[in-house]
Amino acid sequence: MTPQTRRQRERAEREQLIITAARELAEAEGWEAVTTRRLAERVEYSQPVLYSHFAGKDAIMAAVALEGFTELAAQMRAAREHSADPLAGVSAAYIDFAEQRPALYDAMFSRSLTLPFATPETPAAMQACFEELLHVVRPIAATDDEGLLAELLWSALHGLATLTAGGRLPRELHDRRLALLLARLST
Amino acid sequence: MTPQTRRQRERAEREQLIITAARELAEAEGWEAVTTRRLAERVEYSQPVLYSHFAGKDAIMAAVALEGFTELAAQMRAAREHSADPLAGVSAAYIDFAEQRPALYDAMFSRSLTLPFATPETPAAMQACFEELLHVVRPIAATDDEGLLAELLWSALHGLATLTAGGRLPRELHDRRLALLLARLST
DNA sequence: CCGCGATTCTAGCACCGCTAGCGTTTCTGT
DNA sequence: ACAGAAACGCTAGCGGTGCTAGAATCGCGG
Repeated sequence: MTPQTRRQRERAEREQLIITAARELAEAEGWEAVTTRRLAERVEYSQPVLYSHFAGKDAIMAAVALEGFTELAAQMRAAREHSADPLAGVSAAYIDFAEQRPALYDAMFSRSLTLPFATPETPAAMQACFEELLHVVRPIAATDDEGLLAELLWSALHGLATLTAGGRLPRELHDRRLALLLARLST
Repeated sequence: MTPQTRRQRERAEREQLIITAARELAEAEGWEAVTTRRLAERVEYSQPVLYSHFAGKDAIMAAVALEGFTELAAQMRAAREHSADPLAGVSAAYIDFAEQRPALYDAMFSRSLTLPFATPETPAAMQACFEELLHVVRPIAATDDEGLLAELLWSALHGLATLTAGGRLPRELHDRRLALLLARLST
């Protein structure tokens, strides 16, 4: 173990420390409370070290968002494999994720529009999320394009999640809305 | 015409001037470019004048958003009255609005979460938007709850609009996605 | 053990939303 | 017509933001 490899490892650990701290801070107090100063204080380094790991605050949020996609993909996959009705299970898993980790969901879809979507260099975790939707939509696609239907389901789920999170839709009827969506979508 | 009424009128005009300037600036360069300094410079007053009209920047954005709801309601209503297929017409009008005025749509639904939704004191323009959805969804409601179905349509449209605006969905297939949504929803 | 390169910190830039306090202008009552 | 009062808009400044230049420190290789 040469000193260089040790330093590289420590660097990677510190980078993960920054990501985790940003995420915890955002989940606890929202993204507007995540400032570079508070973040630096939390990881017990000075501000400029953040910039030796990330190009800026946006890049930190993108890194947090990427973690979010990994977890979302895992939860969707688990739901698909353990549900009698995979479509309903995966949809509910998506909604639950958005509801239980609003700041994380926010980073993934509202903040930091720098992550590339629907291109070859789209990170694997993001592709995995979409593949779960594709899987689950296949049985109801009939003659329609699967990809299009998956995008549609995604849009509807995203709309439900964001409008509810923003207080635009009363939370009480959340389950009934989701049930109605699935009923209509699977004609 | 007493001096007071003249001053009141001038005040109202200046308030509208601020709202319009904020809107134009946001539509031209995005909300992150709308700072109180730039806004003050644009209306040719000093910063503190803004605060004699609005409680803060959020309140200015809320005022812009309210204008947006008025226009959206008008466009949806026009589409409903002049379309052979009101459901498709209103949906397309909604999507077009979001696409052609992204900053305005942003203010209405993503920024400024201070506007009250789904409560008695919800501004008339916002209620009018929802009523248009209600109207148009009625023929396809069957035994389902109309309100719920309207909320669902709204969610799907909102999801499509925001994911497309954020570069998450390729714009080319926009029309086909919308057509698929309406086909599935109206069974 | 020393010198050099990598690394980290201090200090500061330009900007943000917002506000205290003063000077000016405008209205009001005599 | 004029003095006092009140409304008004300005300058200047506060504490905060993301980000960076340059100094200082640390740790490695010879």
